[in-house]
Amino acid sequence: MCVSNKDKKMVEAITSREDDFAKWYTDIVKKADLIEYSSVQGCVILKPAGYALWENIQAEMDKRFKETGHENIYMPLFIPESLLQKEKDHVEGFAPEVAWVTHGGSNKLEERLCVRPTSETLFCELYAKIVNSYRDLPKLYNQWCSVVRWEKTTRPFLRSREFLWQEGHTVHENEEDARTETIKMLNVYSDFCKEFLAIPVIKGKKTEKEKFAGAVDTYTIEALMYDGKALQAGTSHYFGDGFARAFDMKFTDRNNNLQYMHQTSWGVSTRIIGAVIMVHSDDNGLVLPPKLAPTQCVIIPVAANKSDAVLVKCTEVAAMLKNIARVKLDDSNNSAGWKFAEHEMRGVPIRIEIGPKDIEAGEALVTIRFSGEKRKIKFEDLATTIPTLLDEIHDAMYDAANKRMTVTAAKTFDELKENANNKGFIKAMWCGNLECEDEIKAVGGITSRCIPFEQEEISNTCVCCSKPAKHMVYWGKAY
RNA sequence: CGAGGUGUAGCUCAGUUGGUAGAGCGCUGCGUUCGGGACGCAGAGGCCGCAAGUUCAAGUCUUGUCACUUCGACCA
Repeated sequence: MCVSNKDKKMVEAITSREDDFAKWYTDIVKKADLIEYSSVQGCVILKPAGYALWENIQAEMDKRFKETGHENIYMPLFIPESLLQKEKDHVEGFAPEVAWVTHGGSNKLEERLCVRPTSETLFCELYAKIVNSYRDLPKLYNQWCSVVRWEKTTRPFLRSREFLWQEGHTVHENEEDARTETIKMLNVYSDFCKEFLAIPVIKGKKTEKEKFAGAVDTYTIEALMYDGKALQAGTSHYFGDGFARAFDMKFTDRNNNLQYMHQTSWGVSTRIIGAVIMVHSDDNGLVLPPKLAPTQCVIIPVAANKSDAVLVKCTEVAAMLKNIARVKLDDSNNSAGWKFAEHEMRGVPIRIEIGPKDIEAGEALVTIRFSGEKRKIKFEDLATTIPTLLDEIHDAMYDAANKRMTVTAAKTFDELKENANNKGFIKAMWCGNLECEDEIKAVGGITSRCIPFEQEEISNTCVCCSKPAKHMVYWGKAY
């Protein structure tokens, strides 16, 4: 077919989500103006639209951390090699992806410095120094920072060599307190996903194979992306006293005995922005959950050239909504149609159109990004309707994501294989042996996502080896 | 780190048998437009990834190198 320039769309549409999910994802990331690639592989520039998402996530999570008694601190970027070496599992886990500083200016360093891939070791060193007595415990510290992991293949938000995150590190008097903290923070994460990002998650424990290097237990929240693949959205670890023994973190307990501290760590990264995109967005671009959206309502003047009243009314409405929602008036010189498409691409939850006809009728045309639904709302009702509408959108987005989160039960290995390429989680019984986990990965291409807190007994034998089952596990393809 | 692919304007790309650089979008200016990605006119913009080589002549051929990218293995 011959297409003349006149027939061509002015701006290329993004790749369809169904045609090529990976390309759709990068299209969204670029065209919603979230990032720019930099000249270093795997390091992206977070542009205002992208960084604003992180700022909102950070503000809300930080509030929740403070409410649960945590304090922020900041650790150095560099870790001496000798310090990193102290905990064996930890070094082995991170060694392949550590970036090293070997020179200061033109002088070679006596000891090379690692650019932090995570800060456990620094926190351990600190806690060993500052905690002497049970009276000093617990210490509930968190830091917001970036870390570096030299990944081989990279994707914006999902896997980059430098990424922003928060890492909480706490020390406690005993195992019970530390375990309570571990689960408490996992719940902070899952509540945050549900209440702020409108993302449903599965809470559970990682298997030995999948757990964090140096942890006794790793807990996770797993979210399901639109393409049916799982993404770990946050983790919380119970360390026991393993690091404490390696770093000599002792304190005097209530009975005047020296004890090792019990420790936790937990983290969420900018990766969660990738989850927001892959859970909610569509072929018209980004769809942002209202609480996260930097702009919640965009006001678009229509046919402003025909009547001066249009801009006047738009300004008036913007002023009226200013303290109710994050509102933006787009009075740029672009056509109305261009603006509609642009703000849809950027994921703004609510669009308010105001033109001469609307002014005459005394109402604005309100369009919901998530559903495409249009409503006429009287100007005087906007202030009361918009907040309710934002809440409605949040709930509808959560419900829609929740409906997509399918879980298929597999009783036999054949059932597991048949479902391996389908969307969603597969739940199946497992004996607890690594061999079976490896076998399932090798044959089905799926990995264990977690051992959910909410257990069911699908059958009493392992789906792989038919020996007695220990747990019900959620399996799936993962990012 | 293994296998493919691609490097030309800000972006997406075209560039024939080697002959000295093009289009659309975007950008700047002026004017007309504006209820689903408007249009006219005028303009600015290039170390053809980088380095060697072949040739009278290289965006084009050869070799090397670097970067990006897709799929695997590894990972928040």
